Amino acid sequence: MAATIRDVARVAGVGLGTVSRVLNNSPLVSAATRQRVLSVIEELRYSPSQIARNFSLGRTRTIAAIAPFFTRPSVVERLRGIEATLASEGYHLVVFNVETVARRDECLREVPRNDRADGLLIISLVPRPEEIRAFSEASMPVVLIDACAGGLSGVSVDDVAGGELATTHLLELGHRRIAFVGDPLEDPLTFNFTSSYDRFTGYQRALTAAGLPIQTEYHRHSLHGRYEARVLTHELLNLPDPPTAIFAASDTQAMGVLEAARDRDIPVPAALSVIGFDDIDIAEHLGLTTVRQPLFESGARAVELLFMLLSEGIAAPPAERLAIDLVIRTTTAPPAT
Amino acid sequence: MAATIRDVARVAGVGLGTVSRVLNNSPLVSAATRQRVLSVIEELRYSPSQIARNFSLGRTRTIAAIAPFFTRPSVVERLRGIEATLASEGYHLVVFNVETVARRDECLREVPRNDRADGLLIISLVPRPEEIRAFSEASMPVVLIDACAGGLSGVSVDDVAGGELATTHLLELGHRRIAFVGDPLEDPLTFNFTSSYDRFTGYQRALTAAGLPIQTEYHRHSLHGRYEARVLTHELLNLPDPPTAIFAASDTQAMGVLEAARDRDIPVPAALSVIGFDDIDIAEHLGLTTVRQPLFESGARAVELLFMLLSEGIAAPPAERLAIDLVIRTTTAPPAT
DNA sequence: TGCTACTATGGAACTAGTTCCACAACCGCG
DNA sequence: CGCGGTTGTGGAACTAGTTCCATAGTAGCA
Repeated sequence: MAATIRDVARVAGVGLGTVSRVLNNSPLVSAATRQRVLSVIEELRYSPSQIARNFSLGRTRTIAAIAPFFTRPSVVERLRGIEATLASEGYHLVVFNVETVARRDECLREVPRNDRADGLLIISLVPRPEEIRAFSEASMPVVLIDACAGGLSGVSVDDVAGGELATTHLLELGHRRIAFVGDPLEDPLTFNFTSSYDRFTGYQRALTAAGLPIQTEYHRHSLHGRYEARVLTHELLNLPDPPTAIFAASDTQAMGVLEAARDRDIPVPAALSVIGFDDIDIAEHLGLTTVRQPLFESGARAVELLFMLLSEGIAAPPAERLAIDLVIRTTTAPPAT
Repeated sequence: MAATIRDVARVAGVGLGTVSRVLNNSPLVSAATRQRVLSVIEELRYSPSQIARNFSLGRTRTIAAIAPFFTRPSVVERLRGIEATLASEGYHLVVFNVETVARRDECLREVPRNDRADGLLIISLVPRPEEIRAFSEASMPVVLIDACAGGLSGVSVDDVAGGELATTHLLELGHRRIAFVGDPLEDPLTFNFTSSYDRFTGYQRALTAAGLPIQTEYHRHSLHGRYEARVLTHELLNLPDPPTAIFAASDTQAMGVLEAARDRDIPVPAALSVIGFDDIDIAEHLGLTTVRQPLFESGARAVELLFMLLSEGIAAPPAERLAIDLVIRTTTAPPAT
């Protein structure tokens, strides 16, 4: 078996507490004693048990992150921001990937309850009121990313403004028949995604502000994914009066829109403008016009907020908004005359 | 403070062991006692401390994964396979992202030593002999993914055969001036990636088998990335006798090749064929011809091997090879006549 | 009825750290 | 020289589970 702190104490001829003090760099050890203890540690190849340490301290230096579909490029980029910031503080990251509603519920119920993490980050999921109550009962600090709920700290962007920004760009180019492709509106009780919904709201606001009617046949919603967006786009292009521009609620969905246009040999942007949301890595390769949101930073900043919550002294930082901006590339242009 | 197992025992008027037995579904508890204990657990809202449990059992039900650049689509897909399989067994996943050599060394040194994980998965990194020795000294079970080293268990594909497969496809289409774009060859002491090197070996073998000379001006190596591959491709296309086909060591690099072709208005595949490796998600969107390797499965299978190692009874499963296959899409065609 | 065997139960010991209290040694100062 | 304060040290108690041994109770059987 591995050596313990007691073995070190015995061999070095000192007390338990002294070894512990050496390990924790307490100044209350004489140089001679410290040296002796260190050499015994070396001799016995002693390495302190992290698990016993965690148990004794009641802290784990670990943060849990619950992420839906962590293969989505936007989620991965947020996780990278999280990991980088945690690692720089010597914290570990436990990832829970959520791809079904059952697992969403399981994670939100179990993760805060077991004390294996000092804090919790939740990406793109909105906890229900009873879940929020359970967080505070278990006194588990929580920070939301890309979501907002019941007074919890969070980092997000103004998706409504983002939707307006995208739609206004299309309007300013001269488009009047502008369609929207996004996630389903009607599952507030399952995953509780909200960003697609908010972007849709912004889209509608921009149209209304421009004095255009809201035409429901231009609104298509389906599960998130390239393939689904492609199907929806074919529906739109089959309309008697097809749109000249499409706002997709995410870059992934915008890729599906581009695929549908390609299926029909419709040139982009000459005959169809396409704008996405997120500015994921491949958006640049595709030349996709999009609304950029700071994904890496959202993860990094959320960790900072969580550390504030962990250091107790500091009051719960409120929900923060990060800046978004329009990135114009080559998939948007004025409509064909 | 939260209730402990002792509180439950006291309130229920039973012994410590009995509560523990109820929690662990031991059959050695009478139905009446079990019922009483369960109701007290409910009453006190008792939830066992995982951290104390881990400490007592000496196991954490956690697996650590060290992944270089975990934002790379191929790595993410492997991680997804890992997470899915771990979650189905109730295990947790701690992710360590490696983006510098210093962090690589730190992770390989520290992660096995601290006993916060029951096992370790290492993606695309080849541990050095002394690191392998440290694993066995710390008796930390390790499974490699996309790598192979010193008798460690692992899951990989035959990258040499993959390189041959890709190159042979180009040869069969009639190409004779075939270039290679990949990672640097000469950093065996830094990250110790090997797959790009092996694919390059396969490429050379296929050329030799076809009786073609190995022309070093057609071999370009640089750091992994779209942008770097784009720069290398411009170098290739500037040659007096530019290649008619390019084999990129990964799909990400193939994207850079495509960008360079687009920069120069060179039509793909009419004037330049491009083949990648991995078959990441967007390869389909891009219509990229590529060599598919089972990424998700590599993660899932590695977890299975790790579980075998953990169950002690089973001998170390040897390094396994997964199947690869050629996916022909629209970036390869016979050369222009 | 008495012996055996098995079930159900209680609780001490154990896991490997940290923390804190008690105490000794030593120093400086009045 | 004595006293208060500081420094260095030892080790019991604590964290919250699991495990295992001892033992009481009881059923089965000769």
